[in-house]
Formats: sequence, structure tokens, C-alpha cells
Amino acid sequence: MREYNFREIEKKWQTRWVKDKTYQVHEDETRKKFYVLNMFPYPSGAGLHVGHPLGYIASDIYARCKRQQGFNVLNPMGYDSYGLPAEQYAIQTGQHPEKTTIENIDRYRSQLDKIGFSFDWDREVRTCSPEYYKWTQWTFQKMFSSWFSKDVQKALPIEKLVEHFQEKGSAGINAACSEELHFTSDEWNSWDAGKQSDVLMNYRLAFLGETMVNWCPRLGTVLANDEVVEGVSVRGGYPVEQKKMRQWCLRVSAYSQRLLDGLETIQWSDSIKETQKNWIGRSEGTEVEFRIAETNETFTIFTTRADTMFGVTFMVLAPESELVGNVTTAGQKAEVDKYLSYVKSRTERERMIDHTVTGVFSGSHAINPFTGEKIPIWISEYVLAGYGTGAIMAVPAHDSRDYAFARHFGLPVIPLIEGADVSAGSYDAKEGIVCNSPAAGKVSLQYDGESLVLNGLTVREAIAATKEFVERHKIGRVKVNYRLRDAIFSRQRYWGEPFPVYYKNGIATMIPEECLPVELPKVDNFLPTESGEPPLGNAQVWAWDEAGRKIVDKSMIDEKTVFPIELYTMPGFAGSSAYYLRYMDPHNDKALLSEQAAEYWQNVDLYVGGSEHATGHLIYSRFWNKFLFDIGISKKEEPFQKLINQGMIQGRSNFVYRIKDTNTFVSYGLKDQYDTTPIHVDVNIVRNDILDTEAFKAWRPEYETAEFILEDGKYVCGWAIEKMSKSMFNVVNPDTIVDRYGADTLRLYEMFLGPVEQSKPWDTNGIDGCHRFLKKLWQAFWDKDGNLRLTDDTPTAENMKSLHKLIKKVTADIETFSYNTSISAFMVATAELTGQKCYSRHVWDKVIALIAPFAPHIAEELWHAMGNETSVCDAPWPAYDEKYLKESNVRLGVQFNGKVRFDMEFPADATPQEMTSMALAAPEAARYLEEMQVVKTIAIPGRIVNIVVKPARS
RNA sequence: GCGCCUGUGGUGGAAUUGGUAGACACGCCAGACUUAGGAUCUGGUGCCGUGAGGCGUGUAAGUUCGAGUCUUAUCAGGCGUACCA
Repeated sequence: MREYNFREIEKKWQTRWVKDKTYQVHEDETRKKFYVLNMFPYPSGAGLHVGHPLGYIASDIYARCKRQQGFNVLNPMGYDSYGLPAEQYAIQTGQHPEKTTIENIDRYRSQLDKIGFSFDWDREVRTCSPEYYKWTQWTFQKMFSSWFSKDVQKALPIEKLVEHFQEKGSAGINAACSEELHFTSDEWNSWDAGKQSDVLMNYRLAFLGETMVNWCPRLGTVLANDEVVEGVSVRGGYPVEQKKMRQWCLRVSAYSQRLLDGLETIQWSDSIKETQKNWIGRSEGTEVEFRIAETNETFTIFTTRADTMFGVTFMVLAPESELVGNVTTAGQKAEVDKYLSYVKSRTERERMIDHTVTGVFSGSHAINPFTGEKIPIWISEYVLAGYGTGAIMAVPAHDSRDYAFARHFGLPVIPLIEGADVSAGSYDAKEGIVCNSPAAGKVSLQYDGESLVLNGLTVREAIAATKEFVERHKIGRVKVNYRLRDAIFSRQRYWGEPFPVYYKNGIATMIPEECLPVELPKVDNFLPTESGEPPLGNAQVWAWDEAGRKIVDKSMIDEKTVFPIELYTMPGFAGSSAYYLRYMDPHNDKALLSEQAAEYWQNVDLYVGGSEHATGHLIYSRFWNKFLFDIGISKKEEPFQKLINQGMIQGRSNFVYRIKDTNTFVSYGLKDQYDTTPIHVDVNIVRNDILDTEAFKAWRPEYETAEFILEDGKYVCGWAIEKMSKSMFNVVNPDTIVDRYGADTLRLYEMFLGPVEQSKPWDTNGIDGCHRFLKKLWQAFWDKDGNLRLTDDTPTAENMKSLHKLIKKVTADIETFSYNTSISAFMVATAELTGQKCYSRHVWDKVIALIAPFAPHIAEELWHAMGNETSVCDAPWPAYDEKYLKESNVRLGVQFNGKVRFDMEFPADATPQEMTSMALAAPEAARYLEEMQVVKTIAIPGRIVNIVVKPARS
């Protein structure tokens, strides 16, 4: 007997792999590449728990398998190392974030190293290292000097736009922009540098914009939409308010259509694609111009229900709309002002939760371009300034929000669909036959002798007809709107990438490329300055001269030739948006990556990570990559070809039950007989829900004198599924598991827990099964004296069948990530082969090659024990042969009327006709045929024999 | 409200994609071995029934010779999103 000493084995091979550089990868034109990537972690102070490595293990298995199948596999790892927690910690303790970040990284690394991943650590990246963020800054500068042409749907150099402005002004430019501008070339040429810069900001892909931002006073910074949930910050849960600020923004919205179209070309889960589609929010509609009766000015609204033009009974403006001032009449001014200050007093959170109807009449009226009727213009917070034009036409009969508003303020409701009952609520469905358009006795205004009549059409037809009419008579235009907003790219924080920007006479100017990176300066105070500047204002090294040289002394800023630098930093998603490209060529200091590396690695073939990034990182990355694709850096339009979303691992908490006002604890099964309080107990002193009472007494001083009421001599704990967190004492550290069972057992068990994509609770209870399996596998190799038991025997047909069944199953499972069933298959195959007393090395070397991706350490040990010199990482992936799987006889169920009645043996190659007659002739069939008549027979070789009978006619 | 996903033993989960439901593992029960252990091995384990047999994949219909799988309705849970006109 030789013991399975996993500690020794795992340590031995982990050391050897490092020494032999087993996982180092190089571009190799002779082999096909395969790029496997995990979402890199933010190294938090809490370290890894067993949930974190789940995705890494799954992708590592896949990567190792691909390598054995002959691919040149890139499987890198790094750290998303800028972020708020390190900064918050720094504010509290004065520890520099760089110090804590590096400590956390080292801790992560040592935890990861124990699990036996095949990462190429020579390619590690850290978003906070200057060599890395140089290229984040570089990309930002490229975005700054680009604009987006809607005609070619592509980013182009800003110089081209400037040339156009010089020659033709804004005419003929169809660009993504903040607002539509119209000017001539003469106007452009007459403007000074400041004005020209302002105008160009309207077009740049990275631009300064006055925007409403999510301002979090507690954090002292701006947050992106995906960093705010239900009006509070994701990090910390602090209230968030709306505030207008001048911010760096990325024109993500320019790429809306491409981001939408790209989804069709990638293999992501439907739910993530759907989430992104909703986030992009394409909606096809119509813009219609309305004239204000009092002032004769016009304004534009956006609607998807152009068919309801004849049911408009009022207009509504968003309170923030610039039109509000124009339409408010003197008589209504007091009322309107009162309402506006009310709206301003409401926080974003209140507005989100509380949907009570509020609003105020502006005093003005609009003219419906189809009926000529005067309709009142109202102001209400239910209309959002940021979507469409910030103004709507209200059709209370067919929109529930307009309906609620109309009922509240007593405004008329005109139904436009036959049979629609609007006495209790609006009829929102886009179905039915249009009527009242125009209503009997009313007219539809004429345009060029034509008038619009929709009566009798379906809603669909009416929308199309109205669009066409509006377009042709220039009452408005067909318009596609997207919900996707531009990303706000400034943060008022310290621990992030500094902007490579300085302000020359107030004009934002890029620091020359050769001066990059602009390094993050050391500061000793991470809070905003006394004058309210962001934390970077505390730095003393911040200024640049006209030639782009760094000036060390900030006091020189007032002199004419020295200019202040941008004090904002970039948000978390800046560094994580293109890290997958940097892994391809991580040490390149001349370019983000070389042309050759980009051509070879192309894009990520398999990306593994959590679905919580669906509307954040996974959108920004796609945007960022599309931009880099446009400027020729990235070679594929989509960064991540296939995406697997690993599920979350929840915690499984254990409880003890204390009898009220005592220090006595009662076992789970008896707790109902007492008045008890459940108390979380550390899951690490509980095994299979049985409490280690001695460990419990030692756990905390107050339990030292604890007494227990046991059942069957044991203390049984209760349990619940909760989030894995320190406060619930349910955090399981992978180190503990590795120490007790070994990395191979941990890897196997994490996969055995269930499908990778499913969320599931961690339950250490089942782990013995996987450990037992590895022991059995180990024992299969050694005789009772501890010598290798394998022989050169030719395997039997039975051996080959067990082996090839396994190869087939595992090979198929690898591609579908069904690793839990693969492990079952290993268990079955090992049991079968040992049961067959099969010790042929021709069988076992294939078994080891198959299991190597799952349990690399034990596989490597056994692989070498069998006399192999090279690493099992390069063991060829076995191919299976169907011929071994064929059986001479097959046992099939014989059904009568769809119900299986008995089993019988059939020759494997029997035809359906033969199978049927054999089944009918079987003695067991007789009782089902008594007084019954065969109506029909269905026989499928290898599957089933079914005989349909019905009572014979008398 | 809208969108997406999931409902199978005491538990985690299988089911060759429409063909003998419950593989594999945990747990539990019984037994073996043993200077009691949280070790190992063997057998059993969906539910009801002594039994033959019957019932069983959230619920209810439907298609089919045959449905966990397809269709419709409905209930429950989860995730995302939210006054997007």
C-alpha cells in the first residue's frame, strides 16, 4: 500500500512547474492559438473565499484540455488594482493604497498558487502599474482626438473634421455629438482657439461635457449609472443625488447600433445579450414638431406611437427642460417656480420609489399639427430630461402614465382604438383598429392638399402611415433613439489613473505622447483639498509647461507659461476595458501591443466571469475594443467571442440554538421543546452539521462554560443559505480546504457541485466523495507492497469499452462545461476498471491524460510514475473509437401502449421489423396480447420497442 | 410594470435532447472488519403498499404510440431593469 500523500505531491509539482516554466506561452505560428481569459479580480483585503476560484478552475480545465488537444493556449491572470476600497481604507488608516494593494495582491497570489492553475504569470498585468496605465492614458488620448461619423459608423481622426469645418462648416457632417450645431466655414474660421475647442468637444469621443451626474456626497465622487442601484451607491450604500458638473465623458452612445449588432456575432448567454439589448434600448419612433401658440416658437417631441396624434390632449415637459422658461407665462410663474423647487428638493431615490402624480400647468399652449387644436403644456417630473427631447405629447387613452396624469388633473381622454375601454385605465397594447383619427365632425389639417386619415387601419399600419406623412410634409422626422448614455469618465478620487491632460489658458490639452505615462503622484492626504479640489490637488508635482515638460513645483502655475493639470482621475472601468489586449504583449513599452501579437492572438476565445458585469464592464469593454478596432489596434470587432457566466457561490451558515437567558445550547432536533435563539456558528467548527462542542467552547470566551443538550450523543446544527460573509461565519477559505484535502480535491469538488453557470451554496459536506475518488484512483496504481501495479497487458474488450465510454463523455463535456458529469464519469470508469482488475497501462495512461485538466497534480505524479518524461500538461488528448462502444446485444424495454412492461435482449443490428416480431413472440408478451389486437408497432434500434394494442372486436 | 432564467428524492444534481426518470455524490439504514475512528469495505435507500401492483419531475390542460424534455395557461422562486413616451 502506498499512501496518497497529496501535500507532498502537490508541493512537488507546483515547484517543478515553476522551475520548468511549464506554463509559459509564446506566439507560435505553427500552432493554432486559443485564448482563455478570466475576469481579473479586484484584490480585496478579505482574500479569496471558495467562491472566487470557481470560474478560474472551470477555465483552467478548459485551457489545459485545449493545450492537450494541440492548441497554443494563452491563459493569463492579473489584477484590477485601482478601486475605491483601497482608497477608503487609506483615508481611515493613512496607509497608502499602493501598499495595501500590493499586500492584497501578494495574498491573492499565494492563495491562487496553491490551487495549481496553468496561468502564465510572466504576463501578469496590474492596472495600477505605470507600464500598464500608460496605455490606458494613450487610448484616452486617441479617443480625445477622434470623432464618430454616422455615415461610415466609424471613429475617424479629429483633423479630418477640422478640415471639413474650415472648408464647409458644419454642413454635410453626420457625426455623433452632444447637440446638433450649425455653422459656416467663415464662422468657424473666425472663432478663437477657445471657441473652436468648445465646438470640437461636441464631437470628440472623449470630451468634456456639462452633464447631470450621480454625485455621492459621502464618497465625494461621481458614480456611473451601473455603480448606482436604487438611488444609493453600490459600494457603501450611500445616497446619491443629481448634480450638474463639467466632466470627462466617453461617447459610448455613438456606438449604440454597433454594440447592438455585434451581439448577433458572439456566443453569449441569451440573458446577458437581452440585458445588454435593454441597456442599449433601441427604440424606433418619430420626432414631431409642435408650435407654441403664445410665442410661435416650435419644439420637438419623440414618440413611438405616431398613430395617436389625434388623441393628444396635453403636452408635458421635463422640469429640467430648457423650454420651461420659454413656455412659463407671467401668470403661472409663481406656481411653476414652486413646483421646480419641489422637484429639486427630491432626491433621485425618492423620485425612483415614489411615483405619485405631480405637475404644474405652464400657462402656454401648443398647436397640434394635425388638428390645429390648442392643447395645454404642463411640466412634470415623470418626463425625463435625458431621454428623447425631454418633452412628450401625452395620449392618456393609450399610455398609463399619461392616463394617471390626466385623471389627476382632470384632463380629457380620447380613445383612438375601436372597442378600447378607457373608463378605468389606459389601453396600452399596440393592437386593434384605429378610430377617431380624426373624430367624426373634426378635420385633419391639410398639407400640400393632403390630410392624414387613420381610421380603419391597424395600429401598426397607422404608425407607418403617420411616419411617412410626417416625413414627407416635414412636420418632423423618423428617428431612432437609444437609451444608452455616454459614460462619465471623471472621478474625484485619488486611487485611479491620472488624466494625461493639462489646461492651457483654460483649454484642455493633451500631454505629448512621448511624456506618457503621467504618473500618479504620491500624496499623504487622500481627501479633497480645503478649496474643494479632488485629492490630487494635494500633490506638489503637478504642472506642465508649454512644451509638455513636467514642472515639479506647483507654485509656478500662476506664471504664464505653466499650466495646471487635470485633477480628476479615471473610473474603475478605464483600466479593465482593454486588459485582455495587453496580456497579448504585456511588456511592450513602444505600443499597447505589437502588430504581430495582435494578429496572432486576435481576441478572447473564451471569457469567464460573473454576470454582474453585464451593463458595466462588458459594455465598456466592447465599446473600447470597437474604438481600438476602428483605429487599427485590435484585430477583431468583438473582444470576447464566447462568454461563460459562472454562478455565485453562496454561503451555507450553521446555527446553534441557545435556550433564552442561559448558556445552554440545544440540538436542532430538540429545539422546538425550548424557547431558543438561533446564533450563527463558525462553519469551520462544524462537520456534516455536527458541532465540535470542544472547539465551540474554545471559539469565544463567553461559550467557555457552554452546556449542550444532545440528540443521539451529538449536537446537530441548523443551517441556511446566505451570502458568504464574515458576519455570518460562513466563509470557507480555499487554503483550509487545500490543506485538509489537497488542491486536486478542491478543484474536483468545486466542479462536482453542479453546473458552472448556476449559483449554488457551498457545502463542505460532500467533499469526502471527491477525495475518496482520488484515493481510489491512486490505489489503482499500486500493489500492496507499494510498487507500480501496471502491466503491459493488452486490454480486454470490456476494458476498452469502459475507457472509450469515458473518453467520449469527457470530450463532449469539456465543450459544454458540464464538468460535474465528467467527474461522475471518472468515478464510474475507475470503479469499472478496478472491478475488471484492469491494470493495463494502455488503458490507464489514457485515463490519466483525461483527468489531467481536472486534477493536474495527481495526474502528473502518476504520469511520471508510469515512466513518462514530459509533463502531463502535454499528454495528447485521447481520441475515442465508436467500435469499442458497440454491443453485440442490447437490452431494451418493451412497451405496450407507451408503458414499459419488460426488458429483453436484442441483437445490436436487429432491424425494427425483426425487433417487433421478437418482442411479440416473447413469452412475457402473451399476457398483454390476450384479447388485444396489435394496432401499430414502433421500434427504434438502440432505443425502444413499443407496441400499441387495443381490445380486439368481439 | 417589463425582460430573462429556474422549478426533478432528505440534499447537491443526472437523464444520450421526445424513448426504462432519479446516473454520480452527500446523507441515512443494515452488515463486515476493528485495542471506537471524523477510517475502510459490502449491501440497501423516490413515495404508497406485506404483496402483485399503483403513484410520481410546481399545478392544470394539450400534441404524441410515448413528455422532466415540445405547446398553452397558471403558481412559486431568482436575476436584471425601471416613469425610456
